[in-house]
Parts: sequence; structure tokens; C-alpha cells
Amino acid sequence: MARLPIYLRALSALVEDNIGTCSSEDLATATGVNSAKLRKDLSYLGSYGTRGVGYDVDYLRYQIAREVGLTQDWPVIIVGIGNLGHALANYSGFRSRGFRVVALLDAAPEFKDTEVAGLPVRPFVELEEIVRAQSVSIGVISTPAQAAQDVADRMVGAGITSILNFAPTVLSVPEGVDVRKVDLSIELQILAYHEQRKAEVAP
Amino acid sequence: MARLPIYLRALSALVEDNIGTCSSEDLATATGVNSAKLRKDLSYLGSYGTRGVGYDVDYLRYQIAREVGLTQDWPVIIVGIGNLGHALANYSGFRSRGFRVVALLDAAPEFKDTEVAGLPVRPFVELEEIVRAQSVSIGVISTPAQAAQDVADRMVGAGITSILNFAPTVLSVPEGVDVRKVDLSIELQILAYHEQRKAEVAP
DNA sequence: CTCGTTTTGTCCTTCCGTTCACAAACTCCT
DNA sequence: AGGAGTTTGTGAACGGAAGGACAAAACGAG
Repeated sequence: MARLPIYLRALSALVEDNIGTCSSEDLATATGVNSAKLRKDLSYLGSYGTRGVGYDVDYLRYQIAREVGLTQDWPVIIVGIGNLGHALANYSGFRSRGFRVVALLDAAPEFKDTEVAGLPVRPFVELEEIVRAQSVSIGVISTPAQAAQDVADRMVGAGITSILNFAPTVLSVPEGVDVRKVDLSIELQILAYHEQRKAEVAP
Repeated sequence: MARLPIYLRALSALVEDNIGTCSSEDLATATGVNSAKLRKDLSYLGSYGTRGVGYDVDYLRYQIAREVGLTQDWPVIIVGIGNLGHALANYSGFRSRGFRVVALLDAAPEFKDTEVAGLPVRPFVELEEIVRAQSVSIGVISTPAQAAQDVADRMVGAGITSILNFAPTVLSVPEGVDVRKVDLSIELQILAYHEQRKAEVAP
């Protein structure tokens, strides 16, 4: 479920505040979901609550983290060190949630011998070697659109089975490989759509 | 509909390739959608196809752009010029799709007199003035999580009615204000979840 | 002009996610 | 110990999106 990470974040905030127990209603308002939906989501993982009391924050957090797979460290590589790749390499939210950026790659020769976020930028041809050496299964693509499919093919060939794609292209990958796409301008377009509808109704 | 921008991008690619006409099947495979779903989406906008022929690429593109609201220019401000804000300010995909970044803001005084992507970074206190002067209705938040709610409140107070939030927090905003959230680490967590399930089944 | 081919637009069925509502289970107070 | 008050877990109803399937419409060949 795509909502588990949201619950996880809210639970982490509760842990910070030394709150030991919470009801589904509490979590629901904190995360902006319906409380029945939240309970159903959690019951799908098992019966981790106590009727009349609620959920043990620490315990529930661990159970969700285990379900999502965050009890282990996931090595990640980032291909395409432009503005966005730069930002991703420096993003602290990855490391704090069980992801470790093990390598940055870029095909452009001008990155030779440069460092970003404490990691050397390595030439793209070393992809296979790095993926195998570090058992990487998750790759991030932050290249321009026209390079994305090539990068994806190489990633899949090297053994990567999950791709987070920031390039504005539809990637085609074989069965068994997961792709998630984040398209910044599409998000803005969706907002513009709603903006326009507001403007049409009002005046 | 959230799929319209995807169709729009595929249509733009077809225009580049000088393709004047396409069937729903063509567009569907290019965007990775079921062709029946695509036709239903398009028919919701009106009857812009010709049976036995398909859709006129240029005409359809214009109609979708009009529906989404991209025939006009949308001024946008970005608050929080860290790594991510930097990348967003430089992202060319915004301008090329009808969005114009009119101001960058940050509360930190060390940004005084600096420029990013050709725009001066202005102090956060000038938010209201900028929003009013430029009639901005869309704001982007790329601050740390703890500042995000404050920024959102100020944005709403200044008259902004659509917010794209990159901070890992649930924002609470009044009725009539749209918020879209992009959480980079949640995307990775969803991939990790699927990765783990693959690993459980295989060995 | 007619027939065969192609493709749209849409009806209808199916399915999945969401929400309501409530019994079961637990705590606390008396 | 028992009753009042909470809160979970889930059965059942609801709604809407997705996909299959097909009639209507356009085009081209003969």
C-alpha cells in the first residue's frame, strides 16, 4: 500500500514527541485519511492494536517498517547529475529512511574527478560494475528525457529491478521491473487545471 | 483528470515528429494506457476524433492544453531555496509548459543579494507583496518540513490557492485551496516494498 | 453507389477501494 | 464484579474507475 510510508512518518513524529500510544483517530487526523481506512490498512498487516486502547506507537512503527522493507538498508544509485540529480544526492531524507546512495553516475565527461555530496561522479560505463559489486536493486534516473530509456535499459541489463524515474518519458521495461515516475511539471499542470476551474466558476 | 498532461506530452512528441494524425491505439501505447480508457478520457472533453481516421494531433493537443489551462501563462513562486529549490528554479520543464517562476524566496539571511537561475532570492517577508503584485496563484514549497505549514499559511493568507508541496509534511489548508504533495522518499519506500516482496517470493 | 475496413464513442459489466456501522474486546471507575 | 465508555477489526453497502464489446460513422476501393 502506498499509504504505509505516510503512516510511518506520522508515527516517527509521535515517537519524537514521546507519545507511546495512539488511536486510529489520532493517526488518521495526523495523516489526513479516514480512520476506518487506516484501520483497514493496518489490519491488513496483522492485528497490532488493542481495543479500547489504540496502537503502541513504537511497536506499530516497527511492524510497518518491516512490512515496507525498511529494516534493511537499500543501496541506491543515481544516474544523471544535473540540477535535480544534485539535489537528490544531497537529500537527507533518503539516508534517514534506510536508503544509501552508493554511487552517482553521469555520461558527461566534464564531471570527471568532481564530487557531489561527498561521492565521486563516476562515468556511466561503470554502471554494471557498480551494480554488481554493491548488489544494487534500486536505481534513480534524473537525466534528460531522451537519455532515460537508454539508462533504464542498461540498468535492467545490469540487474536493477526498481526504477524511480524523474525524466518526463514513459519507460518501457520488462516484466518484473517496477517503475515509479515523478514528473514535476505534471504536478503543476494538475494544479493549473484546478486553478482554471476555480477561475471559471467564480467570475 | 490526472492523465491529461501525459497525453499532452505524448502529443507534443508526435508534433515534433511531424505526425499529423494518430489513433487512440497509437496514443495508448505511447502513454502506457488502455485505449478504451484513453478514448473515454478524451470524449469527456468533447468529440474531437474522426471515426475511421483517428485524432488530429495538433488540434487535440490544443484542446487538451486549453482544458488543462495551459493556453495562459501561470506565474509561480518557489519558497525554500535549498538543494531542491535550486533544482526547481533551474528546471526548464516548467517554463516550456506555461509556468513562469516569477520569484524565489527564502527566510535565511545568507541568501541576501544572491541569484539563482537568474532570479534574485528575496526575503520571505516580501511574500505578500510579490503575490499581489504579480497575481500569483500557485506556490511551490521546498523548505524543510518544520517550516512548511507556516509557509503554507502565509501563502494562503496572501491569496495563493494552489500549493505544490515537496516538504514531507501533511499540510492543512482551508477549503478551496488545492495541495499536491511530492515526497521523494515515499516513492523510494514504495519501490523498496515491492523489492522486498520480490525477494521473499524468489528464494 | 455499395461494400469492406478502420476507428471512435459509449453502454454495460466487473472489480477495487472507500466509507459506514456495529459487534467484540479492552480499560477504568465505582 | 459490573457497567460505562473507548477503540479496534470487519461485514456490508456504496461509488466510481477500468476494461470489454459493439454499434455508429467515416473512408477508400471497386
